Amino acid sequence: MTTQPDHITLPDDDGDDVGTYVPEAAGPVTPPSFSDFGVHPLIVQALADSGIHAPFPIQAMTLPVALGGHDIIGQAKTGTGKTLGFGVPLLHRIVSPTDPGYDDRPAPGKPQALVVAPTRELANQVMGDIKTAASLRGIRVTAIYGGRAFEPQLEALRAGVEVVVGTPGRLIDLAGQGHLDLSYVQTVVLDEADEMLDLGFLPDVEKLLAMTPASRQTMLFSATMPGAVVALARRYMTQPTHIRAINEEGDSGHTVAAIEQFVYRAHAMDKVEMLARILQARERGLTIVFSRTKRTAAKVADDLRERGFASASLHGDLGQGAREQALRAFRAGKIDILVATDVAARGIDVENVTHVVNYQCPEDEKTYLHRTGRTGRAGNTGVAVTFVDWDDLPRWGLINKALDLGIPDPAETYSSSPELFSDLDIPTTATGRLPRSERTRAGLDAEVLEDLGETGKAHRAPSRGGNDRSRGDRGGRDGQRGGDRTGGGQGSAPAASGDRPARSRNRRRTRGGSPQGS
DNA sequence: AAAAAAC
Repeated sequence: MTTQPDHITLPDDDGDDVGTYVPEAAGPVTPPSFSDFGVHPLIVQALADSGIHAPFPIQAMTLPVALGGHDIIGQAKTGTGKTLGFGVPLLHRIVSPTDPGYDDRPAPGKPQALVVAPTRELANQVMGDIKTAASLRGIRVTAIYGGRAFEPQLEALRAGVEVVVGTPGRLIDLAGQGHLDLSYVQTVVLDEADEMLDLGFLPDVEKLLAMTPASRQTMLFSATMPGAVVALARRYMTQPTHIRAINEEGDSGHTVAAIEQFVYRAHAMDKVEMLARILQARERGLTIVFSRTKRTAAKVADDLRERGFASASLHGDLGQGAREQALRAFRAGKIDILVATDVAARGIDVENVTHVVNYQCPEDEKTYLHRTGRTGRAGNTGVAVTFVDWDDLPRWGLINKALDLGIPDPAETYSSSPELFSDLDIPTTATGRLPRSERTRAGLDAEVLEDLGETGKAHRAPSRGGNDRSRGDRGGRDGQRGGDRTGGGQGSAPAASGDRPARSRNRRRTRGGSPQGS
């Protein structure tokens, strides 16, 4: 495997970042297995049983620090294994009481690790991932979140659990009622930490943290970690080590290179038709369509069903049962289109999501990264298409600038002046029709790109830095489980994308050569 | 301004 961490930022005695640690200069940082970090054999075995053999960069970088009991602010791009980055250490610390940092209070059945997530579905997913790694050691993992009956959750707590994963409201509720004892918690994780420390969540998160021992280990993880959040986070942490798993040089550090990104200038009334055409892509697997409002999500799902697509919506106006049913059907491939609000923007990991469509432009660059990051995970490639309508122009301008996508100002791309498109590798003509030789790209069928008229100009973000070596030959859930994709796309691994003809792109990777999949 | 998150 060619993936390797590029640098780790180490703290000085005050916990401040002091510089960059370059792995090549100090020997290998990515050993061949979890065992090399001293991870408990039964955890290693459970991981191996699910096809996970070698740690991803964020995991390799995090493990030694986390097992030492230190606080961590961990940042790695979408789909690169953050969940096990905290899941493995928190489990190891539960089963290995002699490790440094363990406070040696035997409290079987009392929660010793608490993971907090911003949505119920994510809490559920993370619970499952940790449970898999914990299975052979009999560590009990449970999810605590709202929208569901109290009784089963209370029953699980009564029976005894060592790891609790949940959303803030229900956790506080049950803790306040004395059903959830957080006084033995030794590890607290804020997943999607920048979101959890945002205004809407911060008061609840503070309450939860206050219920845990001050001596706890605190770990924050997210793909996006603004400096202001890091500064704020230090108030709740003890000399945190800031760990960033960044792609190799040449990468702008923002978007995932494996996600091919397109932007369409779209008139609101044309969006459904444009979407329908994109959904006819020949090599499309599962697709998530994002909207900014619950109403639009429901409406678009309806429109698509009317047109014969197997779609369902996922948003906060649905009952929890319906939400989970929609996600379950999507995971199982019973429907291949999920139309969601930003409830599904963060963390949700579904195999074989080949396309993400921003039916409504995301609010900011963080949301753009998280939404588009539902595809292109774990070494696979993906396609992200964003519709930008008149109202979105300023919004998109900010995203484009913040992420350095290199896409011309949307106000300019709206112009039909051909010079403005000369640098783009998708040629546009007066009619917006593409020449025959250029019709298939981004996994979109030729028909999809035809006849889109003024709104049909696709503007592809140039690849950053032309270095794709960091795309690991791995696949599967949380980036590491083996398994096949459906829907073809057996192509060769993309080479440096900056100098490749466009038509050779967009092939999903083959699955061979995985260091973890055999 | 929207969405999320407890009852």
